[in-house]
Amino acid sequence: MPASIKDVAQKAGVSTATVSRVLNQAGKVSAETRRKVLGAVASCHYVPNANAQQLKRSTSRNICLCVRGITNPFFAAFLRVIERQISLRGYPLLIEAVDDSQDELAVAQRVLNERRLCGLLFLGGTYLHQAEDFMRLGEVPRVLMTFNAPASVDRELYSSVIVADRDISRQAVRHLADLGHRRIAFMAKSPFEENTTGHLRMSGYQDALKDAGLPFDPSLVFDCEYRPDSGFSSMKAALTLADPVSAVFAAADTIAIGAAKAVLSQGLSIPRDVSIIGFDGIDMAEYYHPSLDTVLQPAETMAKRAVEILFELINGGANQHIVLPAELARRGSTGPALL
Amino acid sequence: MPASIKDVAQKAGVSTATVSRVLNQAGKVSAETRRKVLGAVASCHYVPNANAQQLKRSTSRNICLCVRGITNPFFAAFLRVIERQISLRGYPLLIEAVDDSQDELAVAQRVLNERRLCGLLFLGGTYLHQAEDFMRLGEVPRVLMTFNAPASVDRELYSSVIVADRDISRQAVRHLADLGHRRIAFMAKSPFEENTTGHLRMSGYQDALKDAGLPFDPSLVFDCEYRPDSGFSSMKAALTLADPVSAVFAAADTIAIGAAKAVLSQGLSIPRDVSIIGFDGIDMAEYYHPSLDTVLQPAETMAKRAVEILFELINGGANQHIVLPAELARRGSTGPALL
DNA sequence: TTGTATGCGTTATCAA
DNA sequence: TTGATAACGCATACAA
Repeated sequence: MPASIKDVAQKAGVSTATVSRVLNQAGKVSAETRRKVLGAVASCHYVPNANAQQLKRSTSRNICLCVRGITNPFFAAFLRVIERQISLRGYPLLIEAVDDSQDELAVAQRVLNERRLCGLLFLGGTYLHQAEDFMRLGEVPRVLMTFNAPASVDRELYSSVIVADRDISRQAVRHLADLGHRRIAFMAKSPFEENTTGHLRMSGYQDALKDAGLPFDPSLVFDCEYRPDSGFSSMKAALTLADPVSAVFAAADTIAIGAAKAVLSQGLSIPRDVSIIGFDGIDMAEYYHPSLDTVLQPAETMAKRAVEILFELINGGANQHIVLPAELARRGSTGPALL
Repeated sequence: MPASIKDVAQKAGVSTATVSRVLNQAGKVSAETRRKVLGAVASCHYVPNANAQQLKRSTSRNICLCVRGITNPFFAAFLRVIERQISLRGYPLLIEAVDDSQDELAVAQRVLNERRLCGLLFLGGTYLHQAEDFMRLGEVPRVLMTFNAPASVDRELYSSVIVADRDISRQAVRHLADLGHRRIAFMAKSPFEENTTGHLRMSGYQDALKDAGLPFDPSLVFDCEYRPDSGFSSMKAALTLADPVSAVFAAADTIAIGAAKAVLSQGLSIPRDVSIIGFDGIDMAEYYHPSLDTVLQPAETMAKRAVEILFELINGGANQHIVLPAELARRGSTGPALL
């Protein structure tokens, strides 16, 4: 049984109110009393019971990060930066993993009611939330990262930090088309489900095909998990088509790496036989051999910006919607199509 | 302001005690009353305030996972399995990232006092904790994964799930020596700091050198972070030594991948010019080209076993220390030394 | 400057 | 079967 404020008060020979005052640096306390209290705190190894504090306080300091796909390596950098930025500000961080079968806003609402949160961060999610879903969260500040809400939802209901997924995907695929590729595969998670990131990036892919006067062939679209094995098997299928592909745009580096392995293990060469572009910019894409071209998302900046916005909101600021620039990093995994 | 139990009681026309009884299925409640209460709960979107519950309850259901190195890709599988196994049992999981500068047991103790925990899991950590550090955690069940405590610490003070780091490292390096390699680099985090995993694996490396009659050359030991860039620069250095290495044993696949990239980007070949063995068994090692030999840790099994042990402990079981078999996965990144 | 007393939302004990 | 009420540990308004 850990020590309570009463134990400290007794040991210091003061009242619990005084102990509380010392610890919260509220009100005037004599130097002598402070010394006694701090001594007692130390000797008891006293740590305030957060449950009691938050029950009592009107304002909690809990921040919850809801992550859809916590094992996605791309999110590792976010996790690191967010954890650091939050704890730098002296707030505790609660990390909640959101399952494929769950709704991130529903998860958030449960956590919100369970522990009075002062802020919510979302990392990864779906675009299918309606205004009332957000309103149910009340006034608690919230920032969405790597996704946002449909245009129909009032922008005052949330903040967001994203990249222009559709536009940058279009640029990436245009690059492949410019190199002469005509059979370009697209790999993403749930590309045919509206309101997903995968669908958004496929729209960019379709835009670029249209720009280049290429037909959209649904059999070149592969529904993948964000894992190498999934990219691997999709690529194997893409290579054995009657009219095989000469290039791939993968909506995640994890998928791109699996696809690259499929190419290389068939004895084919990158980029001579197949060109590959990934998405995200995880370490492993750069250290792959050959290094993989990718759509570089500024993960650190996104995470940092999101936390900044969250604290501005906590301090009464207004909602913001940031679109950060993503960049097509050329590293040598794309080349001209063979004639 | 979310609804409280009082609001529910009022709406249902009963007392708060009755509401509590219905929700906790404790004591007898008439079907009619139950119906009314549940209706009121639903219409208020009532969720019990966890702070109040845990303040009042003698026994909390909170489990905390303390992770040293949360961005380590090897831990992703652990995170996924643990999250799932815990929530399957209806317990909430608190994830706490432990910084390089922090002590995991100190972090655990703070969290323990803040929120009454019923169990602690540790993923990644240092071997330098003393008995009193564990005793300070009181009776709360705890399970260490991928590390444990020095032999001097009473085994009744904790449970652990590990692989035989030293022994399997010895086998890996023996494999390289058997292939005729005489200049074998070793890369790990903090290899020269006692009580670290890196040091333990270096001991296995040294054992194997001794077995093979090879000298231990400290200039072949590289202190790395668990990141590809770190393996990359270490390997560059290793290749430019007066008497360069022909093989590497890296204590993490992330390091091995960086090392492999350094080899390949110099125009050298794996395994013809340099042999590489990694450690962990992350996806990316398998999907690298060439696929990298590695010491395969059974991450899913380790995580599952750890959670099982934790719940056995919660239900009054005794501490256990599991050493699971690790396996040297041969995939083609090692070959005979050139003459 | 310090202490007393109250209540946060919940569970559990005791009466009714 | 139900309701009134006392605690859990803490912060704070108010009194001293």
